[in-house]
Amino acid sequence: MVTMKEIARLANVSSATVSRVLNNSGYVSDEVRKRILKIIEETGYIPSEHAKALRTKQSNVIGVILPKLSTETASRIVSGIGEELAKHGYQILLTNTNLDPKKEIEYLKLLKSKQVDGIILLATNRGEELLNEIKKLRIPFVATGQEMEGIPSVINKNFQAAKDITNLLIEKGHTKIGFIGVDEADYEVGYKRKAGYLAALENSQLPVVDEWIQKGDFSIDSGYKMTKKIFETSLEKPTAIVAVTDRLAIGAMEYLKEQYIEIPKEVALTGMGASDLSKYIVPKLTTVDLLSEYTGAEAAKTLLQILQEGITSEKNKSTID
Amino acid sequence: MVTMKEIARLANVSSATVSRVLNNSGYVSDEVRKRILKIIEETGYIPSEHAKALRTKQSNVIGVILPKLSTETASRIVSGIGEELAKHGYQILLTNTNLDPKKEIEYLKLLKSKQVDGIILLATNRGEELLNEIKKLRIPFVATGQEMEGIPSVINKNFQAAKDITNLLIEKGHTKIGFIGVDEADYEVGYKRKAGYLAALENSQLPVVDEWIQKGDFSIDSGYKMTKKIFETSLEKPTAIVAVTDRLAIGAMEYLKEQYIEIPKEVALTGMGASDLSKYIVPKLTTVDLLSEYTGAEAAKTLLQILQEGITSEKNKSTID
DNA sequence: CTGAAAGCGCTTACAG
DNA sequence: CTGAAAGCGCTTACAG
Repeated sequence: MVTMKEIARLANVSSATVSRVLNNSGYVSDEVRKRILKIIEETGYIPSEHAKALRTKQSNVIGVILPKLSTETASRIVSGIGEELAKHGYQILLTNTNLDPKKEIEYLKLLKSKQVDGIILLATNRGEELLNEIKKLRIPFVATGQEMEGIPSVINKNFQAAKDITNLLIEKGHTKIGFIGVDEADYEVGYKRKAGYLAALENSQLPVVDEWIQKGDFSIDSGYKMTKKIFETSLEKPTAIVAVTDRLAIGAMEYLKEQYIEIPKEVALTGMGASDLSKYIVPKLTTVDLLSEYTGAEAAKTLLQILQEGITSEKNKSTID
Repeated sequence: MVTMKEIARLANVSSATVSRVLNNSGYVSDEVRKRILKIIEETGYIPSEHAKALRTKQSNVIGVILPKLSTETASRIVSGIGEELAKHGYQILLTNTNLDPKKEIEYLKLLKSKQVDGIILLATNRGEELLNEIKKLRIPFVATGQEMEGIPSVINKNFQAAKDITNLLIEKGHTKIGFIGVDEADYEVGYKRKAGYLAALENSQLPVVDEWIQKGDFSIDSGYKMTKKIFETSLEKPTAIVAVTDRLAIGAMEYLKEQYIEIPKEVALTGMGASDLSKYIVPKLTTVDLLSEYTGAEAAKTLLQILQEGITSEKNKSTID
């Protein structure tokens, strides 16, 4: 591999000078600059980022930890992160836990060892251990998906979105509204969205019926099963169902169709996430756009700002010293 | 930041010894090993990958270049790549061109400078310039999405899949079959799938009617428009449409529904890709599973093998020397 | 079993 | 305007 030293030799200068033209730092005479540039061009020399990072402590890489890539929400968030970061010359080092919480911590350490400049975690839980590890790491950090104590987090308005969509059903005259949620360990999706649903019911003094409230995982299939459970076990049936994700809602839709229950005439149905699926399915699914790309971009912006401040305060510090 | 030197000092050994316990290489007495491990634990020391990579020329990072993340195919391929690589201790450095071909070359260089151990390109074209750059790079390389000359490529059976699905329509008695493709610069999706469609027609001695053959981009909207074009401009209408992607087919479906043309009774419709969309849309879309995760995993495996062979041949070389 | 030393490929004060 | 030299944090022959 051709190195800076080699370029220097060919150009009859020191590597310091080569470094200067590469980074546009310090003075280099035009003649020398041109000579060096020409040789770089000819040799196809590409500087080593590892050597650079080792010296400068900056890698221009941001680590991203996510629970699963093959969901629309995740890929849209990552897409939003990537686009924003690319604008500022950063790349993504991607790690995927495939929903294994142990891997979150493992990847945290891995990313640290790769000396990423910062980490964005697409969190699904807010475990104590995870929190401690993050704090121990001392790396610029942003969480998204979950609000994490003492850690910059960018999250959706989950409470409000769930409340809004439930209110929408109430405005349409529904008084018997069921709910399909997920585990409340997922604070944002499990707890906050349920809280939004409950708040809407309470505001309108509607009854909360336990049999109408079920908990699935994130799969379409569990949407189906939970809906089945609601309709098979409850004496009085709800006339509307709030599902906390589009996938759950689509599962619910499957069940209702199978039972020849007309949507939305007999039972209305809402999802959350504004997935492509929701737009092209028939009947169209009522849903809230959670703006995942936007969330991703916001997370990236937040991190970039932290990075920026870090540099500034470093500078200040060294000035004060 | 705590460094190896610091650990060595605290443990009263040299950094060589610390390195040995970290890498399980060479002999270290049990007592010393334990002492060092304890100090590493206490200090939360994490070795610097940059320094390591600088010495060993190995980063355990694979660069991935893709045209767009927010399509189901892309995210499934990346997911497949990631899973396979993670098994072998590699991570993904992700770059997204957002369909800008200039960025493909830019990112190629970027990834080289980051000293990734290999690159997987999700190609959308087979441009001369791109090919040259790849060859100049001298990095283990695998292309997917397109068959690239002289470069290891893993691709779907696009010709066969398109032929099969067209034959399916023919078997059902259709003789007037339209086609919605994409630009043939995309050799695999644009050219090969069209070739498969044409081959099926030819085998059954069915007519190729130019007005029934349209070219869109990858958007749902263009599926709509091209279908509209086919039905508005042709005198005789086709009774079936082969679309080269599910999204195009869904666009076609939109148009047909709008015109109250019954699917599949009046006009049959097929897509390709077996997207989630295709399963939950009504009527269900006939489609071929192109097994994107599998393709991604295959690409990763191919690259890992090249890496493996590289190491082996290096070894052989040094043995021969 | 362990250490001293060289070197990976850069950057950056310092000196001139 | 340019170079010599130190140093970033590791690994690895070599010597003992």
